[in-house]
Amino acid sequence: MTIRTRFAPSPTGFLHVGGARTALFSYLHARANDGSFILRIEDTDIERSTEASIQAIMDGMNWLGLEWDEGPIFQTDRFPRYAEVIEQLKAEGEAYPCYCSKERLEKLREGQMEAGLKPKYDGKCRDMDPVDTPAGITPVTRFRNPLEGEVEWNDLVRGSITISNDELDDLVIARPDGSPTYNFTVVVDDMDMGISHVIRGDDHINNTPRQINIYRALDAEPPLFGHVPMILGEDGARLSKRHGAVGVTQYRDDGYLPEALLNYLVRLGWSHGDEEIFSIDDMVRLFDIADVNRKPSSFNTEKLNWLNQHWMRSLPAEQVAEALAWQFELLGIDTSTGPALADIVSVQAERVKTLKEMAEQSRMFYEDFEEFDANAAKKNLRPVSREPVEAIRAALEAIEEWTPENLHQAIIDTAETMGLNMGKIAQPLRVAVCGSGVSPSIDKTLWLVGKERCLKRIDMALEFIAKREAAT
RNA sequence: GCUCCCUUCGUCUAGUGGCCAAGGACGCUGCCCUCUCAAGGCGGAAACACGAGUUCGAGUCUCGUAGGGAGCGCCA
Repeated sequence: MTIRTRFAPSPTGFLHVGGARTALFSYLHARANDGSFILRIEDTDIERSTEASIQAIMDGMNWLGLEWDEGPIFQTDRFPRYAEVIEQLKAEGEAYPCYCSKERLEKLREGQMEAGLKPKYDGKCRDMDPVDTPAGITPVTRFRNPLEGEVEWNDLVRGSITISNDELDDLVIARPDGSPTYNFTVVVDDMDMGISHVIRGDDHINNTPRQINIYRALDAEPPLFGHVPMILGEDGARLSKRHGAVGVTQYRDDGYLPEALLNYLVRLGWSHGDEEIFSIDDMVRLFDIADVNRKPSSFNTEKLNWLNQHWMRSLPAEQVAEALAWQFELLGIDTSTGPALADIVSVQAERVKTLKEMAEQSRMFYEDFEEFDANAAKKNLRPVSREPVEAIRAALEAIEEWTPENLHQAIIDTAETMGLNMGKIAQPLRVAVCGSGVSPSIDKTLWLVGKERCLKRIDMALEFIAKREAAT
């Protein structure tokens, strides 16, 4: 059997993490089984669908590297096909025109709710004699759902699910203008596209039996269904625009690597023993839809942060540097005159959680500063530090080969000569060169800042100390 | 209201009747290391929603209760 899966978003917003994970699972199931992954845009709701959303969704998938083999296929291009199938269903008596007004339906629903019943269409037009056809009303088309029996399927993630046909009613498959509705178009599309496995959010569980009945009416074999649970916000509440439902590209802008987000997302609801770290290749090799959980899970930024750091440290520095360049750009920092970005990555990756943070904390490698951080200066640029700083300045100036090794040696030697421990030299030096008390190891920092800038900043620090001495 | 689905540490999870006085990971936390911040090493606290039943034995099977979620559209 050829495995074919699809991701079928409706273009009414960006690609958020829930959708991204559904797409990922669908993608992995295809890749893990040598199948194809198809992107279909469900844009039959012309009112709400936008071009910008289509672009945003594809941007998100591209950033994550979720490549589709076919598509994007637009439902709006397939209206003639839907019309054809609707005609077929009508001709076979599997669908019928319904003239009921929305008002009548609304009343019906209210009455049923009040009586404690599940609201359902009552089938008024189901067996109407054509001679009774009311004039002047353009009807909708309803699917003739079986009255008896039940629908059962073996869900790929939930196991057997059974729903009785008397829970279902005759759903509308075409509006008065002939435009098709969701539960109908998915079936026609999945059938025509030869989709073998439908992997989607569990909010579709209740739609599945209706769709299976349509497949049967069409004499088509239904695909296999796998309903994956939803992702909740940090607080356990449903993701909504107010609760962290942001587009995945927001994570890119916030300094996350796609490898990290993907790794995080795949572990939300899926596991492989005790393993936590998965590259996309690992996922393709190990993923099995049967190992997906049934329970909804909450998004946890702390763990994403940890994974992001892991991937910043593990991926080739050159690769991470490309993503870092974007962050410097966002901050308006010109990196052309400073150290190579890959070197920044190798010294900073283990001390930050995101690339954004990395760029922010690396500003001093590229730009001079006007003043020292007040607290750091107060503590470290004191009169007592003047001599050590002067000494280290001289030692640094004498260095010809500006390498971390030589710098390290110079600091050790200076400390020893002055009978001080390393911290007494390194910390004032750090504040002098960085402007603040936090940086990578002092030798690497000096190395990256460069000799000229280091000496200039040390002079600035000595001036600062001198002023302080004069003031007392 | 009705139907369907879900329920192991704060969070993500392992667990498919005995290997579980429940393991891993993030986070939190103690100690060590240390030029700052980190990273790292070694420890620690922390969970089977509840109640019945089946069984020699239940986190694992069944039923019920509670709690949560979804659906019940001429939205997708």
